[in-house]
Amino acid sequence: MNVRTLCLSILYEGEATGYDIRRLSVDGEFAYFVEASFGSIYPALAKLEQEGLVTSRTVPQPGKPARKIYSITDAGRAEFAEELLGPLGDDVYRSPFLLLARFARILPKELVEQRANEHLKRLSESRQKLDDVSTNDGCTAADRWVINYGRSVLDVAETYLRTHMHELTELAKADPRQDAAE
Amino acid sequence: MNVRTLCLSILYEGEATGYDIRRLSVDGEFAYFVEASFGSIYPALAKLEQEGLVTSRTVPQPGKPARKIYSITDAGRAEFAEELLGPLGDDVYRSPFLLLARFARILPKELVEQRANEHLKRLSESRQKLDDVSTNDGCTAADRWVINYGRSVLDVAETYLRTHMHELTELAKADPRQDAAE
DNA sequence: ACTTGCATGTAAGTGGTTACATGATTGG
DNA sequence: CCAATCATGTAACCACTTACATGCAAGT
Repeated sequence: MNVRTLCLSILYEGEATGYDIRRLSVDGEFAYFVEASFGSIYPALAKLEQEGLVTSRTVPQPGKPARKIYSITDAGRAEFAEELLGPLGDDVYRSPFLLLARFARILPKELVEQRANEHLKRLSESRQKLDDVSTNDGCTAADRWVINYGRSVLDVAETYLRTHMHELTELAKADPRQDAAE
Repeated sequence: MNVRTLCLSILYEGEATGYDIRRLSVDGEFAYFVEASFGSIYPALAKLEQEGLVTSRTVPQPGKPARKIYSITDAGRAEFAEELLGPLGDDVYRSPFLLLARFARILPKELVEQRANEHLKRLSESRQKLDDVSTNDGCTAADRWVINYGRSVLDVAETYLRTHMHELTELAKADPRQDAAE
């Protein structure tokens, strides 16, 4: 689940540039896997090309830097498939929001309420994004399976937060002017 | 959500050694935040002590290395609280299992089935762990709120996987002897 | 006899991010 | 007029992991 594997998994489905990969990892369905920056993607692609797992062709564009379009090779496909055959890592879930929730008692009520609402908004935005992606053309049956997994999870998270937000804000510090850093 | 903040958040609730912090981050309720190794925890604690955010006392034990028990200072509490006041990072969810699911079509049916069952097992183990933690003494109302959030999410994930596992394995490659790396 | 748990810490290595460098085009 | 999008890439930096070093006690 490193940037290298991310590149391979995206190229497995079709050609792409480094820029494309970045976009897909940030807001496409690949966001479930890794979110990567340019500073890691470009070197990873260069190394994959060196190893013969991908090839590239350069398409010049007037007024813009040339697009460097990468394609996966048979060796690349084999390498990726073999990675999937090996033992799987654990799922990772990390939530700054839940850390804040845990310490609600030391925070002003207003802040907890605001952060909970922000979190709610993010949840429904993610949910919306999955809906958008599922109507795409390039979306396979397996993609939809994965997307629906995400949808179920996002939906309960949203429901839980909506129905239990009040309990959380009740735990926060009553007086808003006395902040935690006092 | 780095190791530094992890240490502060645990010490906020009471004294602990580096060893304790590691244990809590791996299987305690703090697993929602970061999972850290010794190699990052010990240096982080040393630095926090240098900065006066925590203090330590050494309790010798016969036959074992002395326990170095850390306590948070007022400056440490203030620093942690201030961090919570700032803008929150996004939740992160990364799933090697979902990557595999997405590529079910290139994998042997047996493998997909096995991995799905492993994932199911992990989900119910995590669920069990949350149940155990919630019956602890040191568990506050906010802790229970966070744990119940986790429970709802884990429950739907498990339900989804159980009821839709068949659809996923149907997408896998029929012949088990032809593996993906062919 | 071996493994696990307790308990601390360091050193080398890795895998990433952030910031920088460059620059045209389009939309608000 | 400014920001965002497209598009590539490098260099410095950082956080964290893995492996190592040490060693006793209790359970299997």
